[in-house]
Amino acid sequence: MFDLDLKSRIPIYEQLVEHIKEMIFQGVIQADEKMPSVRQLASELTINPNTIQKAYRELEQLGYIYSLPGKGSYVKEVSEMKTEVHVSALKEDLISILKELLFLNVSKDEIVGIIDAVEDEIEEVNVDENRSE
Amino acid sequence: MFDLDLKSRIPIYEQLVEHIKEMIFQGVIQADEKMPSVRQLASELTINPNTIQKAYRELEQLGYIYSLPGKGSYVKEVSEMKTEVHVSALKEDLISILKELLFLNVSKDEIVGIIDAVEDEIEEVNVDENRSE
DNA sequence: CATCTGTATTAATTAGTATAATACAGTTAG
DNA sequence: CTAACTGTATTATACTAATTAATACAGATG
Repeated sequence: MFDLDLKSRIPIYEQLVEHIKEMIFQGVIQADEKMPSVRQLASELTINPNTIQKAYRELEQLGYIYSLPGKGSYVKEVSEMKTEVHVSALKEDLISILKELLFLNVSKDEIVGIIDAVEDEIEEVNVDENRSE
Repeated sequence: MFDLDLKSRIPIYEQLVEHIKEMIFQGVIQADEKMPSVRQLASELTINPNTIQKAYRELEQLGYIYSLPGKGSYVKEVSEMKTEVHVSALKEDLISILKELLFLNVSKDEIVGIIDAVEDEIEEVNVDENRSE
């Protein structure tokens, strides 16, 4: 489920944060769903619980999950997420990637094609969700 | 010229790499133009020459510049850059950012608008270049 | 009550970053 | 030719961040 690179220059807890964010965006984990416990995920991935906790703490600070001591950690509703900060930071990242792609002669049409593909992928997931309900 | 954050979690040499890449993409530094020498830039930024050298070495490995021992470091021609690897890596980054933006309910239209804006910005730089020739 | 949950703390290890001080060889202008 | 510039390499040191390890405490739950 998780493919972590222990030798990467990117810290494990950051890889976890990115991976879990992806799962939320993809709908793999849904709002108010209970996430694996710190110790459980730690033993699954044979990683120290402190590292998992650090990732969860960051996800909570970022506003993607919330934790109830004694109970567990849960995914937040999109409507409850503070999106403004994320969105503006993401736009900055987007712009610098676009600059580089256009500099390397990737056409606008091709980029728009990628947007369409990603949009379609998300659509499909939503359709699957509706089917299973 | 360079606005470095010495306290950032991102290493100085990585900030330098990103900054110089940006300057190349923007046309601020052009193909075959001589870059500031390792020692000169180090004293300008009051940073250790080794750190500058590390940034230059990475830029060279990435294929953005080339160095001639005894002469200096120069920006490569776009046509000489190995673009394939960069482009596919950039597309991966682009996709994960798009997933997040769409998840946070940013519309496709708005994203396309950003592409247009970046494209226009690059156009303007090119016009300026033609004027000054 | 036993066992799960999140959370916190302290210590030790390791790896990466940055500085410092040199050194060597190629280039070039005076 | 020489002085002053270039890139490049090496070694040692200091510092910081990441990770593991070993505990501990308090809330939730069957």
